[in-house]
Amino acid sequence: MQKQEDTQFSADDGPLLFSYFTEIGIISQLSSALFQSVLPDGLTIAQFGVLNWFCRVDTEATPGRLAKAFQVTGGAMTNTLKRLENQRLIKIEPDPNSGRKKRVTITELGRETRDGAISALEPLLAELTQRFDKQFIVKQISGLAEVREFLDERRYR
Amino acid sequence: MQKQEDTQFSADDGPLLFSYFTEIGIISQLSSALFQSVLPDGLTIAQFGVLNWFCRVDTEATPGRLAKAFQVTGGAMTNTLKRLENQRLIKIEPDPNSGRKKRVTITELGRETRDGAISALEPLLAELTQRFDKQFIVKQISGLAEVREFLDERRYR
DNA sequence: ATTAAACTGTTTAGCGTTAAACTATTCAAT
DNA sequence: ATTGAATAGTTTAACGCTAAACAGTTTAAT
Repeated sequence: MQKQEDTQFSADDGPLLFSYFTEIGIISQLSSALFQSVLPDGLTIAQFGVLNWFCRVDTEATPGRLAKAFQVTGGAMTNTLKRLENQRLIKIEPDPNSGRKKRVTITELGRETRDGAISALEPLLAELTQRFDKQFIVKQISGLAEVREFLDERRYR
Repeated sequence: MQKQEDTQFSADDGPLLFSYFTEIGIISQLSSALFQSVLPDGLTIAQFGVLNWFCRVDTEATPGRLAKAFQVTGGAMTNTLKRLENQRLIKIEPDPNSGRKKRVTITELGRETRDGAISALEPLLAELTQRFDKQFIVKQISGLAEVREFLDERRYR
């Protein structure tokens, strides 16, 4: 009876949900700042993410595919790719098979930069791994994924 | 023995932690977009947060206190307050007791705008409350808080 | 073959954020 | 009383992101 009440909607649940998303927002910000502070100069998290993708998922991609993979708009990806290209970390060429698509690949320098970034991140990752139990993280991720999926579906409706 | 191994550091935990923070980042972004889409035109989440603070925590504050409360830099808060002031939702006056401090208060229009925003958010909050068990959220928050506290302490060191 | 619709990617304007440089004021120690 | 350090707030440059408008290319339907 008490349990039932506790899990039902009340006008006071707004603050609880606010706390939840506030906590999420703060962690997002703090973790970004922390990772950023460790990454090599000039390489942002967004940029590192793309480089890392090329080393973990596929060796080539279109801007659109990357935008989808990172859940960002095309414009955001155009911006990130341009910065990576300026640093010669990726190469952007027209797709020979389609006049509107483009073909993005990582350069050798990009690969080296990514590896360097991974090394730079290692101590921090080790520290986090030591502080937080693996099961704890796994458990949290599954809960987070549930929320993310809901938000994703709710997105356009 | 297996349990022990599972909870110890391995070189493959980097990706797990990446997943964790990626999930956090995506939720932060999706939830912001969702709340933003529901809020009255011209009122951003950052701005609503400040208005709501005045209705839930205290009726007056300095920019610095607000910056601390929201874990943002002074510059960010200056920016948000300026936009709120332009819309006549808050009032910024010099502090009579100190030449460097300022006194920020919410206006009547600000209060009305906040109430309107709360109403506008209500259906969405109800939807979330219905979809996710209260205990689930509470549990997640406590886990998130743990991570947030670590990141907060780790911040400058 | 034409034409309309869908797609791929870019640009622009606007918001939030940080870090760092800069004013101005207050406090504390001498 | 002076002087030096800490505090409060602002400004600027740079980054990421979105949404919306835009241009070009491809596809499909007539």
